Amino acid sequence: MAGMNVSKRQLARQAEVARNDEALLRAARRVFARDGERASVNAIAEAAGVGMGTLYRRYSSKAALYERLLVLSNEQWNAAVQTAADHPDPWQGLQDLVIESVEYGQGTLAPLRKLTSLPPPTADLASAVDRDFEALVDRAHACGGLRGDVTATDILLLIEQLGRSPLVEQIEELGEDALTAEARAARRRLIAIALGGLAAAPHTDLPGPPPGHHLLTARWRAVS
Amino acid sequence: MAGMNVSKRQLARQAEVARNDEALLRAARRVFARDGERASVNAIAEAAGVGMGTLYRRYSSKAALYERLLVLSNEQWNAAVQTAADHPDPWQGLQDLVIESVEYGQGTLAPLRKLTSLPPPTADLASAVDRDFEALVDRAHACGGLRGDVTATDILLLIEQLGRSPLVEQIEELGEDALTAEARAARRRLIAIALGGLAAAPHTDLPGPPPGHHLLTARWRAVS
DNA sequence: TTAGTGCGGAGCAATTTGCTCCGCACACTG
DNA sequence: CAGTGTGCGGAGCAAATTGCTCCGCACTAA
Repeated sequence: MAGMNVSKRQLARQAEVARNDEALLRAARRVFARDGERASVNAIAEAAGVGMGTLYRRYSSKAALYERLLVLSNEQWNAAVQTAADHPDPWQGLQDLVIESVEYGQGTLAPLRKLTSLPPPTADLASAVDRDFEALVDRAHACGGLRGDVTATDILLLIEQLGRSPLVEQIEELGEDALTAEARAARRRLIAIALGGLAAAPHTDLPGPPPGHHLLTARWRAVS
Repeated sequence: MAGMNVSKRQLARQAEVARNDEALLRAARRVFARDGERASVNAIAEAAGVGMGTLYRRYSSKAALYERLLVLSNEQWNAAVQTAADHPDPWQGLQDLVIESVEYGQGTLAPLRKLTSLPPPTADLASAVDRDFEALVDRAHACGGLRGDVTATDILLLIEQLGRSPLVEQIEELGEDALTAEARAARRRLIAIALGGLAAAPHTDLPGPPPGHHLLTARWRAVS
C-alpha cells in the first residue's frame, strides 16, 4: 500500500511544517489584532519568522488568511462557551470564560457574534452558541454571583474592550520575554478588577504583585 | 495704534479660523488614536473636513501635529489631576478623573507619563503631576473608598486600557450620531463596571439603559 | 547524481504616502 | 470697478509601501 512508503523522517518533517504553520497563525492573529485588516503581509511573515513564500503556499491571499483566523476564532469561542456552560458553578464558569477569551483575543479581529452574518451552517452554529452564552449569564444571575443589572451584551463588549491592550501590544513589540510576561500579568489584574465590578459580592484578591511603574515608560525606548 | 485697524469682520474671520483649527485638532486626535502614529494626513484632513493646505499651513509636518497633540494631552491631564485633587472627597475625585480621562482619550496617543522623558520644563511639570496623582490615590485609599490592593499604576493602566475602544472607534466611523451616542453610553457602563471593581464597598448603579445587541452587529454593515 | 520538497526573500507593478503649490472665493480698499 | 490680502481645497509629484510572484537554495530519499 502507498501509506507504507511514509518514513519516520517524513513524519518528522510534517510535524515541523505543522509547527511552522501554527507560528504563522499565532503571529497573524497578533498582527491583525494590532493593525486591523490592513496589516501588511510583510509584517505578519516577519513576526512569524517565516518568508513570504511560506505564507503564500498556505493561504492564497491575505484575505484568505484573515478569514481563516475568523473561523478559528469562532471555533475557540464555541469551545470556550461550552466549557463554561459545563462548569458546576455558573459564575465561576463565566469568570473563567471572560479571562480565557480576553487572553485569547476574542473580538480583536472582529466583534463577537460577527459570524452570525456569514453563510450557514457557520451562522446557525454561531447563533446557537449565542443562546448558550445568554443562558449561562442567566444562571450566573440566578446563583447570585453576577450583579443583576449586567447584561450578556455588557459582558461581550467587556471582552472585546479588554482583548485589545495597548500595553501588551506595545510591549510585545519590544521582544523582551520577561517584560512581556509582566505586561500580561498587569493586564490580568485589570481583568480581575473588571470581574470584581461584575460581581454582586465583595472582591476576591487581585492576582500577582502590583505592576511596576516601568511598564508605563518601557514602551518609549527606541524601536530596534 | 495698529490695533485699531482691526475691523469687526476680521475678528469674525479669526473666530472661524479658530473653530476650523479646533476641528482639526479634534479629528487628528481621533484618527491618531485609532490608527497610531502612522495614520495618514489625508485621513486626518478628511475627518476634519478641511483640505490638506489648511493642515499644512498650521503644522509644518505630520510629526509636528502629533507632538502638538501630545502637549495638549499632557495639559489636559495636568488640569484633570488638579481638579480631582481639589475635590473634597478623594474617592469621588478619583472616579471623576478616571471617567473624564477615559472619555478624553488619555493614553491613546502615548502611554500616560510618557512626557516625563521629554525635555524640561515639560518633564519637570509632568513628574510633579505624577506625585499629585499618587497622593490622590493614597488619600482615596485612606478614606476607604478605593480598595487597598490597587496601585496608582493599576489605575493609569486602566485609563489607558479603556481609552481605546474598538466599539466606539468602529461605530464612530459609520457616522451615525444616534448610534455613536449609544456606543459611548455602552462604554460608560463598562467604565462604571471597572470603577465598581476599584471600589472597596458595594456598587453604585450602572448608568443608563443596558446596551442594545445591535451594537455588536452594526459595525459590519458595508463601509460607505 | 537526480528528483522531490519546502523554504527565504529579491523583485515587480500598483497603490498609498507625505507634502507642495497653484487657482479660487471672498472681503476690504482706492 | 480693478487691486490686494488672506485663507482655502485639492490636483499633482516623488518616494515609500503594498500584495504577490517566482527563482535559487538547502536538505532528504532513492
